[in-house]
Amino acid sequence: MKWDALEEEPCSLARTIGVIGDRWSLLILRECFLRTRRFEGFQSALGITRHLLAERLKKLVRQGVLRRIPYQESPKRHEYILTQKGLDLYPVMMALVHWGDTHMVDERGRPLLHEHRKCGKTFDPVMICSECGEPLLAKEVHTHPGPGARSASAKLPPPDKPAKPKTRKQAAA
Amino acid sequence: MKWDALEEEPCSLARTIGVIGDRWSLLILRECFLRTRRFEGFQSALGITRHLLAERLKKLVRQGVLRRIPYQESPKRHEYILTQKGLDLYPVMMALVHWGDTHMVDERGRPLLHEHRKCGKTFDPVMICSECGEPLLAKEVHTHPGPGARSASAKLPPPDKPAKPKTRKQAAA
DNA sequence: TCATACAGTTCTAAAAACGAACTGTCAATA
DNA sequence: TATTGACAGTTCGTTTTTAGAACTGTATGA
Repeated sequence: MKWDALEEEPCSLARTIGVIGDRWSLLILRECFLRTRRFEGFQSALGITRHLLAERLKKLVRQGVLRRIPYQESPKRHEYILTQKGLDLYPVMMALVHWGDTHMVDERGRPLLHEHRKCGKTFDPVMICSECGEPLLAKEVHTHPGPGARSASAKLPPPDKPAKPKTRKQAAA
Repeated sequence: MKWDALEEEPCSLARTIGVIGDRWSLLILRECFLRTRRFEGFQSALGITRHLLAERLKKLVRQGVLRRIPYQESPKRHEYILTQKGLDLYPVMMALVHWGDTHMVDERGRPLLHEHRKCGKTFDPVMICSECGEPLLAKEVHTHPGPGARSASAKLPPPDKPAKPKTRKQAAA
């Protein structure tokens, strides 16, 4: 698996990782969702080196996650805003935040709370099935190769049956 | 922002990235959800170097995402299985896969389809509000500092209001 | 004229990842 | 008995990325 060819993998997870799966991209995107739009804003919020920041922004623009829009002539200045493709990463961000809220909080509790304007309540994100509306559990999901499948690999089914202990007599324990 | 102190950031997203935000961890976890449990299995499925694989597995065990369980004595052999903390990453995986399915497919379509056993249908994951059940949109979510907040940073609100063009007269365009 | 804001680029050093070979235990095979 | 292979790593030299700091260039306001 090569990093410059991750997008050609017949796996949507690998392809997504090819776009946002490096050390900085998700943090840059966090800042985007926080309404940061300019180079200096990202740099000072994250402490990323200017060199890397320039590289990552270029990559995210190239991938269509951000759009680079001029906001001033002479000197030419641009700002980076989320495209729809970028906005569609919101569930990814929320899933990551929710996992951190669940498993990585210290004794003081969550760094922040989310309020849903529609209902006015503090909520957690829940992932459901688009067809029946039930919450998704790994064990209840089964996968089949789709039209874009390339081989027997590239699936993400749930973990259920234990690995068979091989033909070794010591396989007890 | 330093990589060895990401877990101390007052941001659940940063903390989560500190655990799974490197080049390989999510791919290793994909294999875990695919029921791969052993060193050689990960190695051959991913093409990761053995050195890095050993490192990453150790880290994931240390973080409580995987558990290392002996399956054979002499020579001692272990397998790596998802803990509940690891299983809880399922929504993260599904969110990433769904984004890839939406934005990174080629003309042949999705590499794989997901079937929900409960309802028997091919589905997409949808993220909803735990309180009112409505699908979550970035624009409808507002954040407040929680008890674990450390400063004015560390939030993940929706992008809505445009950046103000600063006090520069050329700010047209 | 000088300091400052902004958005980068360039350079070197340090850290991480890659690739290939090597270690050690045991089982099955010749 | 010697040999081979499975398995789960470790070691080591090379290449790639990242970090850190300084530098470039336009333009503004003092």
